[in-house]
Amino acid sequence: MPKIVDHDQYRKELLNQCFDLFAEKGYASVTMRQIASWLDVSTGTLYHYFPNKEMLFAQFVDELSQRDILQAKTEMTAGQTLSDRIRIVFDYFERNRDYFFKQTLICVDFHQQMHREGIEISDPMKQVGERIEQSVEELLIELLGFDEPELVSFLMTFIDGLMMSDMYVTRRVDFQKQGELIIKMINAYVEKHPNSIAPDLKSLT
Amino acid sequence: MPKIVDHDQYRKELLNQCFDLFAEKGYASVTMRQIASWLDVSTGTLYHYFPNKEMLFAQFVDELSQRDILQAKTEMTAGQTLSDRIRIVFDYFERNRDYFFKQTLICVDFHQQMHREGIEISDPMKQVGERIEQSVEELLIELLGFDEPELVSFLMTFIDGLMMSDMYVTRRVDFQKQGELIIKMINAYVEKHPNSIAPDLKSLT
Amino acid sequence: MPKIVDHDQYRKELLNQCFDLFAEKGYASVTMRQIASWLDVSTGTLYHYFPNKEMLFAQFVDELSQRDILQAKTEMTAGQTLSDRIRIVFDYFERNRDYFFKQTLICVDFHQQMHREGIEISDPMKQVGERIEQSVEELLIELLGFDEPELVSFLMTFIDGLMMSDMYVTRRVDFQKQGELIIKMINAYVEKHPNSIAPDLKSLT
Amino acid sequence: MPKIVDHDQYRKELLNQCFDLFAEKGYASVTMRQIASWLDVSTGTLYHYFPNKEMLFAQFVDELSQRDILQAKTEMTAGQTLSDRIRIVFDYFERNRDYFFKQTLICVDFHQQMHREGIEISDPMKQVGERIEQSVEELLIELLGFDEPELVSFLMTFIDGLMMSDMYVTRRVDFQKQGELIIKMINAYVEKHPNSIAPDLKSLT
DNA sequence: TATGAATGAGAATTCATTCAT
DNA sequence: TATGAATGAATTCTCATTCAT
Repeated sequence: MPKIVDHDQYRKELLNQCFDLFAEKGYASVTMRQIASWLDVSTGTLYHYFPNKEMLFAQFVDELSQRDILQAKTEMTAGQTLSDRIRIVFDYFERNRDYFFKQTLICVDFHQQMHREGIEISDPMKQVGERIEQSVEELLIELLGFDEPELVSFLMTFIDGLMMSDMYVTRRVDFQKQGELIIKMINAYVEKHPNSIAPDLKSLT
Repeated sequence: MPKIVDHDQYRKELLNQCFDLFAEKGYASVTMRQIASWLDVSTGTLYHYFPNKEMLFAQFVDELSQRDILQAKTEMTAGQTLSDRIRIVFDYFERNRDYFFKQTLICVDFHQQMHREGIEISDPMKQVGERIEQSVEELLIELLGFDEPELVSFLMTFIDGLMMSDMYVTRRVDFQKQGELIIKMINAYVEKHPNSIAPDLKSLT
Repeated sequence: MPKIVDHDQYRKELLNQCFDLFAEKGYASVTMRQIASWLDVSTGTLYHYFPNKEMLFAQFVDELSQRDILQAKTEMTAGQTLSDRIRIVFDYFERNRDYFFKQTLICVDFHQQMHREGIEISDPMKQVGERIEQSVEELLIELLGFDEPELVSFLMTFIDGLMMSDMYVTRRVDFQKQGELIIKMINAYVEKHPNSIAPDLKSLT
Repeated sequence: MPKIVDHDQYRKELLNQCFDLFAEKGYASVTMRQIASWLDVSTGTLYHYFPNKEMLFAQFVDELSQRDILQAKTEMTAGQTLSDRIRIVFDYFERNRDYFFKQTLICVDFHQQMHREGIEISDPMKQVGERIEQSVEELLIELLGFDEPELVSFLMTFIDGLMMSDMYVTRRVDFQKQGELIIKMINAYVEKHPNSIAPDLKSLT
């Protein structure tokens, strides 16, 4: 085992490897021993890098969200028209469909963990949660290039729905088709209601 | 404590009371003792009605889904126009927003439980999962009164997204407004693309 | 289920049916529920006839030993010569080989139960144990027709060994052959040491 | 508590200390807590060394049998004449009378554990059982110095009977006297039936 | 820094026993 | 007399965490 000089660097590497494990089993069902064995280290080492299981998970989610935002920013570049922009967003989620489904499971887990009764949510955890929410929204707005709250909310909600869709085994949502449908719907909507639309949005269509 | 006459009836009563507990803590984090104490019975009694924790949860989800379908069928009656019908659906979810959010958390938990590696999913559990998927879709089609797959998929996905929306603390999705927006979007879309629409849908607009 | 009028009669019938169950699982490993279900009665009924598990077992062993002695007395009749007599005894154990093996397992269990530390052996249980020991010895002496302690002890010990022999899967002791061997050995011994033999034994050879 | 260096070594040490506990209470009646406290370790430590109670017991019996064979081989040395050899064997069992009685109780327990219905006997357990049987027989043949099956079977069965004898409280078998009796019997038998005896046996008398 | 042995509180589950019907 | 629902202490086993090396 190569000695990692940079403590913090190694900590993050460990966290990054936890993704599939947490996604598949869920926080509460994974034991520290399983994590350690998955990472090919001893439990002692785990406790050397993380004070306890809860903080490990919190740091994991934190790290995860930071990476995600960064990744999304670099991979998605704004398109010219509204259609392009929506298409880019849907493409991105389609390409990383598996990843985002797992990420959703993790988020739900994190949410439950944070809200389980009788336990005071530690400030760091709360902040993690809020930071994620904020930055995802900001990113979407930036990508779409307009700030029409209703419409942004609509798209975000729909994307949340998409990320959940792989929970259903018998159904299979086609991200591409859904994207095209939504593009058509929004275009038709914008055409029909030109006055209820913000200027920045109108300029895109 | 009165002696219970109908074993199966009492079993279901117990299951029905578990909803909030499972929603708030999650399957893995709830202990059998907590469940027992929440239900005001002894752990022994719990094991008198359920062979183990896993089956208790499976039966709980099963019972839950059956009740949900039934409830939805009785509460939602089809409206005249498409707008009415969509409005009815969104109203229903808005009214039971809290309930459905919790239900979503439970479903995610169930999904993870069913897919945790190394464990063969018992047939009963699989069936429960599939039954839920099927009936929700059927119900929606029935309510909307048309079977345009893309559009049904769109609405289901969006509703899934809505049910997730309460996970975000800082945002607050307004179901009503989103419903009205979607109605307008669909109407605009149907008007603009009359030829790509199934007859049963067209007759509704 | 026919109502058994005679409480005590029914109690004994229940006990008699327990033989295989106790032999196979052992006292400590059998649960009251298993006993009840084996007997096709409810646990409640079990507790109607026996104050607790321990007493059920004690009564079972008691009943067992009484039946055994009775059975042995009726089935074995003294032969003419010593050879005949030994042959009769070995025949009897051979015929009921399976039964006596199980009975031995039960006796060992009973012994351990009685001697487990920290528990005062109840007088009834002690008496049961002693009664068995006494009567088996008396029976053997009666059957053999002589009271040469060393030789009786030798035969009893050997029979104990025979009863244990089915514990070994790979070996297979042939009771008949062993009987004939012992007959020859005793005869040779008696011939060679005529003076060290009690008169009643000598008269049999 | 010092950190244990040799995992396997310590495991065996733990097993060796279990003898009296298992002998006195029996497998099913001993709890893991009792074992742990008897060994002065925590239950957690117990489960660190053994996967479960059943395997602990299987490993215990395995270890026990290995030690026994080894011990017997070093303590018993073959004598000159047949009488000597038999005497040595009886002496050995007399000296360790207590030990072998307990060992017998354990073997019965093990047998019952292995044959309790509905449970597939794990291969390791089966092997343990067979190994014991084999090696005891081999040892005896080696010690006696002849391989006359009937006679070996006779002696083994008798020894089994001796080991059971301490189960009887009121009786008291004298190993020495029984040994002398058997020596005389065998000698008389060999003298009288010189032709039915294997050469290797004859050469010993 | 890394290990894994050790801990003991707590989890799931079992079981003798009681008791209302 | 017979039932089986109900109990809760006890059992097997797990797991986050600590700590000597």
